[in-house]
Amino acid sequence: MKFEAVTIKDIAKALGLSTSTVSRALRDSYEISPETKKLVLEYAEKNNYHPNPIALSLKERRSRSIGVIVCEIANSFFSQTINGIESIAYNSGYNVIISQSRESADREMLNLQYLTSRSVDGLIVSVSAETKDFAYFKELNQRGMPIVFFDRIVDDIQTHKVIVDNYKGAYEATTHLINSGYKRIANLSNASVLSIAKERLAGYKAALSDNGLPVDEGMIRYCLHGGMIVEEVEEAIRGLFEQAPAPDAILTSADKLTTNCFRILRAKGLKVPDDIGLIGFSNSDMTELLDPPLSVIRQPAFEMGEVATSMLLQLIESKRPVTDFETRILQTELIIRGSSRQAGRRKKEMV
Amino acid sequence: MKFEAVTIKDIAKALGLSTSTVSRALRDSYEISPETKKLVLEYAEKNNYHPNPIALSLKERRSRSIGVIVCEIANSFFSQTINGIESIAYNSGYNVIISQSRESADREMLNLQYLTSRSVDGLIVSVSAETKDFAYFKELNQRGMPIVFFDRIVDDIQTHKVIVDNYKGAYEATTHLINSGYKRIANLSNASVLSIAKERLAGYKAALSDNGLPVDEGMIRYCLHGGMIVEEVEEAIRGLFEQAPAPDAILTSADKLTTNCFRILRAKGLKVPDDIGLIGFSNSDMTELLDPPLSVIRQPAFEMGEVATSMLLQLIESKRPVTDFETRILQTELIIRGSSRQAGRRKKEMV
DNA sequence: TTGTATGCGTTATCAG
DNA sequence: CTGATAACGCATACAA
Repeated sequence: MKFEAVTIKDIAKALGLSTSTVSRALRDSYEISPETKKLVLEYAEKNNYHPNPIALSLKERRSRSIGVIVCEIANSFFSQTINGIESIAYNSGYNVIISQSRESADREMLNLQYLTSRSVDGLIVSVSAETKDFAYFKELNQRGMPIVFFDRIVDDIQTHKVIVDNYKGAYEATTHLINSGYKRIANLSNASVLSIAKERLAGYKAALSDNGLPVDEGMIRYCLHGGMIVEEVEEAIRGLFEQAPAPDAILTSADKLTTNCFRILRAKGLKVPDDIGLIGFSNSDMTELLDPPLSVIRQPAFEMGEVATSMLLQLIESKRPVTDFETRILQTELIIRGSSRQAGRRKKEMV
Repeated sequence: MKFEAVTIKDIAKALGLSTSTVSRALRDSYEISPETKKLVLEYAEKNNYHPNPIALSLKERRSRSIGVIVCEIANSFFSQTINGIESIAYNSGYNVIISQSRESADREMLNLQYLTSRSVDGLIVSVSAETKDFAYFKELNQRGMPIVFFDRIVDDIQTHKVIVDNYKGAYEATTHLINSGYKRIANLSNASVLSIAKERLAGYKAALSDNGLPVDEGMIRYCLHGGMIVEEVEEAIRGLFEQAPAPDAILTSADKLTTNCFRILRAKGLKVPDDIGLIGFSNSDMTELLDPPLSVIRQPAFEMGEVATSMLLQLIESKRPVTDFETRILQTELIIRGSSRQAGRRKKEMV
């Protein structure tokens, strides 16, 4: 016994009409008599008929659904973005198909092929850290598949993009650490190929230079999995502390990097911010409850999802090819928590 | 310019063959000559042909994809479950379509209709707190759609289910609070219609009774949105503290309930566990880092996802109708953090 | 106002 | 070994 839905054909047979008449009646076509319409509509209602979207997709070559590819949904930033995406899509009658790459290029490709062949009308993508070959994205884009990149964008693909001002976010956070009296600030960075990692790193370096502090490559560590694997963060931090002199503060450039770095510092018995400074990118709603409360750089994730979706729908629904692509840059928010007093004290101690 | 994929027809035309020959060559049929096969396969490879799953679904009435409905993916428990679901589905060549109900019955119904009409081969569902009418689920199930419920199950629908021993989880946690010296333990519960809420509430009450403590309905508050909305938790806690005597400990029966309760108690200046006891269901990976570290009841979310998916695939792939349905019950884990010493001290003080 | 025929991409069933 | 045809569910151009 397999699930069978009622089709137009069923209605037609039951009512002694042709499928086209039924089809038109259901679409409330002007060329159908009121009586027939009523008959069909009532029967359809009673047997709760729903048009088969698969058949519709096959016919219309569109599915009113959009595909989303992120590396990991169990990540505050991405799940908040997805909420933003869904809120817009839902209101526009689009369905959202979510898939995770888990930072694997293979898996990303598989999801990509699934989604495209599945006739999604467009894609919203934050690329995986492992992806080196963007040829398939490019081809897709050139062949007319609407794509919007967000967060981790691909520079040389011409399409709409949504990012935050990563440079500024990292710059401000680093500056705050410097103003709090820290002199040797390390950077835990994401995979160096990622656009966001580059931008954040640049902001970090600029802040050091602008404040007369040296940029020491030994103070910079890259975590290929963005901190998702605790061991890689441990390894990076160990490397940092093997340097002489050791860092007195750390800027973490990814969500999981921030929380896992915090976890490890705490396990080492280091108190933030008295023993060591720490600020990182994080969208977790629990950083304020940590022991001690953590200062973070927060991204407007929900809004990014909304903006990306609006852009995508615009691409999907525009008749003529779009040529003037836009990169929307939103602002991060630097949230300082409970560390100013201690940082002040620290500053005095150091004088 | 619209995205166009290469089809069997394209290949046939280009190679001067018929579509059926190409189709068979691609499926490596024995009745096609090696030369033709080679020709077709190479051409397909070069132009990176991929069969159109939409057309396949239409024909085969199956899609090799499964639908998942949860209330919220930005919830540790559910995102961990989804990871478990994907890990099994991925290995079996199934795709996963995730959708959120946001605790809205309307939205759940919409997603449900979308997924079923979209020819998902089966469903994995944790029902929304708002849903009162399960007729559509029942109908779907009776008409042969494989469904596995997990976490928030529907009792009177005959199908496979995956849950944890909620009764025992709540019982053990409550008992631990009692043994730590708390005498007036409140319960922040989820919407009372939910299976999990009922079971956890029963475990809580039983633990009180078994230890000679009275069950006071005034100490029980229901949050219809499971704590997702901070205000409802604030309201509930305010209500609790208006009682006389006020509670000296709280058992929270949902993920967001736990973290938001913690947040509010902290804002009120109440220290856990010295001023007030707190244990709750939570799968967040950050509870150990909270200020102070929080004791929690943890569910094997990933494993639940794996089990649910295995069960579903079994249903999907079994030829004959299944009649002996199974309810798999996994065990929760009570994680006690840093409170034993203080609880001990507290106990002594109270003597 | 209603019915017939066609095609979307694929495969199964016949024919050749 | 290969080709033509029908069917999956739907919408629509064309006939009547």
